[in-house]
Amino acid sequence: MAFWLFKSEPDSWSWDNQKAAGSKGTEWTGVRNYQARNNMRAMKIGDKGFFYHSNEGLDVVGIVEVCALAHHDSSTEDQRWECVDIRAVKDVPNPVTLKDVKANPKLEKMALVTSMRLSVQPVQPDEWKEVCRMGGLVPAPE
DNA sequence: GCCAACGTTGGC
DNA sequence: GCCAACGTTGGC
Repeated sequence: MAFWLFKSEPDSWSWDNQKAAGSKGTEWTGVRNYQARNNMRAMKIGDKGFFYHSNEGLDVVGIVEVCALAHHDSSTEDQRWECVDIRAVKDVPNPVTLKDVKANPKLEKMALVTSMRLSVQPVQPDEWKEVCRMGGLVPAPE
């Protein structure tokens, strides 16, 4: 079981959109970055992730689960790009802001801080627990 | 809206 | 294979 973080601009795809997509989930299309793609290739069914709002909100607002392994991204003809499917699992009761993350010494190595522009990131188990704790999710979902 | 960071492209 | 130009991301 691994943990991840998915960034999305709420203007184009928000947490509400993700929840509305239901338990079938949706393709996480549009990633055009090799590192992010490779992270998706490494995902397994049942892996959990944070849903993060970038540009607006700047906070972790939800928990998602990988429900399909990496496959070709249907939003492009380019065979290089792949994506997984994810579905909403639950809300984070108290959204954890980027500011909160930056202010927490335990999270200073988090990719959200160190690799600001990476849109699909790995999350370490201890970071997962800490962000869940801050968000009011105790115990942390696994 | 600005701009820094950084990934990608393309000429050489 | 280098590196300048360019485009995009994303915090502020």
